[in-house]
Amino acid sequence: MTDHNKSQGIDSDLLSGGQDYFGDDTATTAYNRVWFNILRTHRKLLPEIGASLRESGIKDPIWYEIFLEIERGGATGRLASEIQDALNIPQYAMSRHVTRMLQADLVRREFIADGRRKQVLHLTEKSKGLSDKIWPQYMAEIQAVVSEKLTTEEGYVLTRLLIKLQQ
Amino acid sequence: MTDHNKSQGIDSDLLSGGQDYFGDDTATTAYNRVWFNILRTHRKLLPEIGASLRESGIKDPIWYEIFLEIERGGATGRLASEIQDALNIPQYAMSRHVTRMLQADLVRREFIADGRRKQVLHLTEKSKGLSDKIWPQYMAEIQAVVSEKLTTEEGYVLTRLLIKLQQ
DNA sequence: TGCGTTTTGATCCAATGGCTTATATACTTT
DNA sequence: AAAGTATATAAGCCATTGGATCAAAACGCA
Repeated sequence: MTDHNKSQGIDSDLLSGGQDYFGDDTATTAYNRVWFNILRTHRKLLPEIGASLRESGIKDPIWYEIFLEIERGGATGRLASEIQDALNIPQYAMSRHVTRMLQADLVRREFIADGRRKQVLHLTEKSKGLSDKIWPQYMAEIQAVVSEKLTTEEGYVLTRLLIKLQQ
Repeated sequence: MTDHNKSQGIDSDLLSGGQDYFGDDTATTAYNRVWFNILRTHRKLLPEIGASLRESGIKDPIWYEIFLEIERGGATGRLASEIQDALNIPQYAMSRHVTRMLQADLVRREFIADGRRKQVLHLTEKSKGLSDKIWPQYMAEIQAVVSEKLTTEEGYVLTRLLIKLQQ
C-alpha cells in the first residue's frame, strides 16, 4: 500500500480483523471493516441459505420475515405499512412483495377504510401450512451454515452487536 | 405465538438478542437470529451509506471493493477472476461490473494470452484520483453511521465474528 | 497430436429493484 | 366546508440482476 493511499483512506486490508494495522487510525479502520464485512457476509450467505427456499417456491427470503410480522399481529392481521417499517424496506418494495405473495396465495389482503388506503395482511391456509415443511427446512439450512462457523456463544454476541448497529 | 408455531420453528422474536426465549432450543435460535439480523442490518445500512457514493458518480458500492482488490495486486494489476472470488460474486456479475467501470473510465483492462481468456485489471488515472475526494467521503459516511451505534472495541469484535462466519 | 474437461468471459431472457409519479384517502387549519 | 398537507398504495420507466447458455482458450493426458 502506498503512503498516499494510506493517508487517503484506501486500505487494502479492510477485511482483516487485526487491530494494529494502522498505528494512527484504529477507530476509523475498525468501523470501516464492520461495514465491508457486512457486505461480504451478506453476499456469501444469501445465495447459500436462500437456495432451499427458492426450491420450495418461496421466491424471496423476505417473505418469511413478512410471515413473521403478520403473525405478530395475531388474529387481527397486521398493517402493511407497519411491516414495511419493521423490515426496513421502502414502500414500493412492500407493495410489490404483497402483489407477488397474493399471486402465490400466501397472504390475504383486507382493505380497511372505504378506498384502498390502508391494508391489513393475513396468513392464508396455504401459508399456515408452510410451518410444517418449509420453515423447519429453512431453519435447518441457516443452522447448518452458521453453526459450522460460530459457537452458540459467538452467535449471541454477533446478534447483539448487529441489533445495536440497527438501532 | 402459538404452541404449534413455536414447535415448528416460527419465532416472532427472531430479532431479539435475548438468550432465554426458548428454554429448549437456544442453539438454533441463536443461529437464526444471526442470519435475520444480518439481513436487516444490510437492508438498513446499505441505502444510507451508499447514498454518498451514488451522488459522486460511483454507481455501485462494490466498485470501491473492486478498486481495493486491484490495488492489492500492485503494479501488475489483478486478475478479474481473483477479484470475483475475493468479493463473493458470480462470474457474470464481475463481467458486467467491469463493463460498466470501463465505460466510466475507472478501470483499464489488459488481456493476457492471445485470446481474451484472462484479463488483468488496473486502476486508471481517473480512479487513482478518486482517492483524494470520494473515498475519504465514503469512509467518513461509514464512520458516521457505525460509530453512532458501536464503540471501537465492539467494532473489532463484530468484524472478527463476521470474518469467522465467512470462512 | 488429438480430444475431452476445465476455466474464463460474454450474452440472452425473464424477473427484480430503484426512483418517480399518479391517485386516493385521511387529517388539520382556518 | 374549503384548502392545504400528510399518509398509503400502485404503476410506469428504465437499469440491473440471476440463471442458463454460448463461445473460446487452456489444460490433462493417453
